[in-house]
Amino acid sequence: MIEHILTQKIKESIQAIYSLDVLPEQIQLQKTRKEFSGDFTLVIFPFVKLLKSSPEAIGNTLGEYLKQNAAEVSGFNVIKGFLNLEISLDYWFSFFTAHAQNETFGFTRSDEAKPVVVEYSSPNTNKPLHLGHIRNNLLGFSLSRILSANGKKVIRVNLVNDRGIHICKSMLAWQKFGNGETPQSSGLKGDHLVGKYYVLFDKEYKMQIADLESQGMKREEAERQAPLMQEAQEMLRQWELGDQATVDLWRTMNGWVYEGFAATYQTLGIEFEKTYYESNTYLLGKQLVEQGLQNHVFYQRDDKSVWINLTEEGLDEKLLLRSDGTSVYMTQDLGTAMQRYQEFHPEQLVYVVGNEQEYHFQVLKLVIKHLGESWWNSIYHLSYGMVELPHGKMKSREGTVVDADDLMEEMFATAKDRTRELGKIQDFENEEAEKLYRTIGLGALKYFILKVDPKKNMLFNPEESVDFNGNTGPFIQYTYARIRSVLRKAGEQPNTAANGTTGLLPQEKTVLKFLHDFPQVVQDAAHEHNPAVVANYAYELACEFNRFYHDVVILKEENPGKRNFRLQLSRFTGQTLKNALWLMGMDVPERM
RNA sequence: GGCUCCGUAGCUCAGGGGAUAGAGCAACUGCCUUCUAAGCAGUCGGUCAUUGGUUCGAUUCCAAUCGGAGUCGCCA
Repeated sequence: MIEHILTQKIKESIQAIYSLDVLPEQIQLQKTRKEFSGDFTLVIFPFVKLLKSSPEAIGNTLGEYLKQNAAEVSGFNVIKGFLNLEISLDYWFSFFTAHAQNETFGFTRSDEAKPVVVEYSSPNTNKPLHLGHIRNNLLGFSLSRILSANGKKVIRVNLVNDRGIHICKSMLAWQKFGNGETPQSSGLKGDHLVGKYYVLFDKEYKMQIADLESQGMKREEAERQAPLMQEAQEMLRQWELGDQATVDLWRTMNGWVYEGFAATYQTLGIEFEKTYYESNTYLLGKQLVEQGLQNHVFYQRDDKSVWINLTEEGLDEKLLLRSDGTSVYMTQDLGTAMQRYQEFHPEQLVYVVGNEQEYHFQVLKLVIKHLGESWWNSIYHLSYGMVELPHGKMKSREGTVVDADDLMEEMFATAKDRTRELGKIQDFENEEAEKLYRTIGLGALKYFILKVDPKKNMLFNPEESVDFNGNTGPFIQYTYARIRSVLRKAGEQPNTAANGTTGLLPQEKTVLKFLHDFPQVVQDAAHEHNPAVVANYAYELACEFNRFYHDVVILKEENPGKRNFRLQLSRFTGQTLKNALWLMGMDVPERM
């Protein structure tokens, strides 16, 4: 990595010229801004006091010394307090030769013993997936790929929330109003069918509440007393008792939902190594709570509920077990975390979960810490913001959600319309064309969501967000398709990077420098757990390539060495774009 | 009220101690008989919420204030 080499050489130079030892952190090296000439820039200001000289003098002295003594530095200029260093063509060419043919450029492999577990998606089985889940799924999937590109062994897991009162609501509504409707009889996707009854439950329930209120009952009381709620709670009790009919109904309806989810995941291109079901795990954790009680890490109140006191850590007292002895969310998560730790002994346990649960994960980590587990800090909550609609939040009960399946279909339809308008693929077979619409439609959706910093809330405008020009997925895919087109027209290329060129055009050099950055970008994305880092990089690389493509001839270049170099540079860029998009779970088309 | 996150162009978002703060969209103007115009080039658009502080240097770090979101003992 040239930055490290330069930092080291600058350090040595200052030592040699001024007999001063500087820390690597004091050496502020950055990419030279576009409007100046040079490749990397050293900020001189921090040394002015130390070296008791003017910024210009230091810059010139240091620059001259580096030019003489560092093989990588071929030139320099000083502007105000900035020393702009020019890196030798030899360095750029050797980088090019070393990596231009590498199909896994930017990715590192290692045989690390400890895996990383990434939990994401984690849906409820009472309604279909929506836009919020899409952000979760895309982040989790992309992060998994980013981590694996950094040599981690990643285990992607899903924890399905398949039990509880909300599941019983759909079941009850189906039982009462469903007339035996099935996905087959209705033609509805299983998750949508179940979701329909969840909404129906809520509608009927609200009517019952209104009735009771009109009879003079208080709101809260009415919510508890409404017959539907009473029945749902009874159903939950029956489920926990293992009542055959209830469990059978639960199995049937969940089965419908799983079929629906499987279809959605497949369309979205999402996968897991392992799926856990809360119905199997919800009792885990009680034992841990018991253990904590015995060790006096937790305490019990008079009503038998179990608590932990986290006031010393600046948090509150937190409930770990209800007074009736049943487990809460925290109890269960404690259990599943322990289970996962024992199963995989991971170096990190990543949870891709919305930011409304930040407090929950803070507490979870501390509880595990208090239990004396050394791995408490390997829990990492990738917290992401909500997806908002122009008119506010999504509410599944109020029907203001953007359904995942519908959204993807719309993306495919838009991709189809746009592609047809442009009329470039009239020779495509039907199947080929459909595949392209999916690639582009999903590309647009995935890029749109992943380019935003996960921690920020984002706005999704169904009318405007579906763009295919500018800073979008299809723009990057288009750049790739252009590259493939040139390479096809060039025919089979000799696989030598030897190029015989003696210089680099500015456009060529800019592209090459961007390519050089990619491995660092992959590392940064993993370090920050942030796919947006990759998205922004891919966009910039595509921009730079398009400028090169526009300004510089490739196929018609007469000098065979230059022509070959440009072809190789294009191929290299294409491969890097493909790799970057892969990290985001996006495909690339050969033509579009 | 306590805690956490956010506030950058009309809109959606990058940047994150260093040089004149960047993209896309929207509006307007050029460029296809030449490698894909889903492109390229340009015009227009900014008190980086406000006020203090730290620093040679702050949009960036710290504090306060104002706005927005989330969350805070028996929902998951």
